Amino acid sequence: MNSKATLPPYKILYEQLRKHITEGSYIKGDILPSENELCTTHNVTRPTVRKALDRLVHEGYIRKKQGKGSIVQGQPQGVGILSLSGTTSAIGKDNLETKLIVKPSLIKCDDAFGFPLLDFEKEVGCYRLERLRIMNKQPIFYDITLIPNINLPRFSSRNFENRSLFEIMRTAYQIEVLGGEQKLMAIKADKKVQEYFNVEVGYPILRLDRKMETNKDGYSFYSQVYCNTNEYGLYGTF
Amino acid sequence: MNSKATLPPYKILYEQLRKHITEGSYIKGDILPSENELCTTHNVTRPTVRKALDRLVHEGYIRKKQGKGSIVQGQPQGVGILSLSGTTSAIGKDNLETKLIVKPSLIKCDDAFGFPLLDFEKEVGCYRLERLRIMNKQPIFYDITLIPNINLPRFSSRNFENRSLFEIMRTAYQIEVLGGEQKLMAIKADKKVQEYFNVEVGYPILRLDRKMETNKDGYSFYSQVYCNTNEYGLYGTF
DNA sequence: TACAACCACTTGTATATACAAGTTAATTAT
DNA sequence: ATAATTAACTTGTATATACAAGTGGTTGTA
Repeated sequence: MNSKATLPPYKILYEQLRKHITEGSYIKGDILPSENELCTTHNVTRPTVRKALDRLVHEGYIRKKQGKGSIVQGQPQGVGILSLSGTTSAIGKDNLETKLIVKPSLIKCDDAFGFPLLDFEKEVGCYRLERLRIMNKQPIFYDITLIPNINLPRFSSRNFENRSLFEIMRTAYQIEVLGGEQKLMAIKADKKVQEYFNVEVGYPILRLDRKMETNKDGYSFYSQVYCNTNEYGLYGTF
Repeated sequence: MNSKATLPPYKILYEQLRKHITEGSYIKGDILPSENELCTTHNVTRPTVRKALDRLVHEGYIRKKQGKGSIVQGQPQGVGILSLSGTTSAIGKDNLETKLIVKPSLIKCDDAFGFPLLDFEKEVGCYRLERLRIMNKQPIFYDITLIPNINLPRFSSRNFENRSLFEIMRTAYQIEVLGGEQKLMAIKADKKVQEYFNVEVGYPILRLDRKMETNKDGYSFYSQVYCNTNEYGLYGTF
C-alpha cells in the first residue's frame, strides 16, 4: 500500500519535460532534445521516450514535426471556462472581481442542475452558494454552486471573495478538479438574472450546467453558470 | 503526389473499430476483441494494435481496464462539439441529418469569423459552404464553414450530406483536426437564423466561432455554428 | 460449503531493432 | 556562383519479444 509507488520511466520523463516547459526552462519555439538524445540522457529506449512525448503533444505542450523535432508550444493556453480551469483563470484574475451574494448554506437536494446525485450526496446534503463575477463594473458571470458536504472543515466561513473556488478546493482540501461534464445552452434572461446583469428580460444569456469530477474517488461538485456574452464571448481552446 | 496514400495499418484498424462503434456493431458495454486477437485477425503486432486503441481511448470511444479488456463506451459523448470531434459524433450519427444548403464555392475574404487569416489563405481564397443539421425534423445546427483552398482534389463535388466534415477531411485528405480555438456567445436570432430554425426573431441562439487547427502545419479551417439549444443542450466533457 | 491457491487470460510497460520519410546543411558538379 | 546531390540528422511506423500486474474462473482443499 505505497501511496507513492515509483512512477514508470515514461511518466517520470513526461513529468520532467512538462515541468521544464511550465517553469520556463523551455519556452515557446524551442526545440526539445531529439528522441535519441532523450534516450541516452534518460537511459531508456525510443518507444519509452515517444510515449512521454505523445502525452505532451496530446496536452498541447509540444508539437512534433517529422524530420525536424519537437517544438515547444508553451503553456497550453486557453484552458478556459470551457475546459479545465475555473472562470477566474479563463479571463485573468486581474480584471475579474468576485462577489459572494449568497453565503454557503447546507441544503438537501435530489439533483444538481440535471446531474443526478448519488445516494450519499443526497444523504449529507450540499453547500449551496451564489456568486457574481464582475468585470469592469459589468457583471459577467452569475453562478450557483453545489458542493456535497463531505468533511470540509470551516467551509462556510471561508473567504470566497476574489478567489477561484477551484483554488480553494485545491489548496485548502487537496481536492483537484480532473475533468467533468457540461451542458451549454442559450436562454432568455429571467427576472432574477435580468436583475443581476442589469439587462432587459428576454436578453440572450449563455448557461452552463457543469459537473466537476475530482481526484477524490467518486466526489464531484456542481455549478450552474449564467454568462452575459454581449461584450466578452467565452473563449477556449480544445 | 498520391492523394490517397495507403493509410498505415494502425490507422486502418483505428478507422475500422471506430466505424464499428459509431455504426453500432459494438455498443456501450461490449468488450472489444483482446489486443492479441486483434493482432491475429489484422495481422499486425501488439504495439500497432495498441496505437489504434490508444487513439480510441483518447477520443472516448473505449475505456481500457487492465486484466479485463477494452470496454466500448459508445458515441464519445465526451468529445462533443466543444471538444475535438465534429458535431456529428457529438450527438450520434443516427438521429442527425445533415443538409448542404449552400454548396462550396471559392471566395476571397480577409478574416474568418473574427480569426485573422494568413496571407497565403487570403491569396488562395476559401471554400465556403453552409450546412443545416436536423434532428428529429427540428433544425439544431446551422453552420458556415471556411476552408482555405489548398490542394483538395474534387472538394466541391464531394458529397457532404450526412457526413461529418471532420471525417471527410480525415479520410479523403489525411487532414486531422488536432485542436483549435473557439469563442462562444448567446445571441438573438436574426432574420436568416430565425428562418432556418423556424423560431421567432429574438429567440436565444448559441453561437460558436471556431478555428480548427490541423496536422498539416499552419493549415486551419474555420466555422461559425448557430445552435438551437432549446431542446438539446450542447454536451461535452473536459 | 467456504476459502485459498492457482491458472489462463487480460492490459501495462519496456527493450532492441529496422526501415521509411521529411528536413537541413554540407558537398559536389556544373 | 549556382544548382543538384548527398549525408546526417530528425520523427513515423512496424516487428518481435519479454515480463509485470490486474481480473476472473477453476480447482483443490479444509
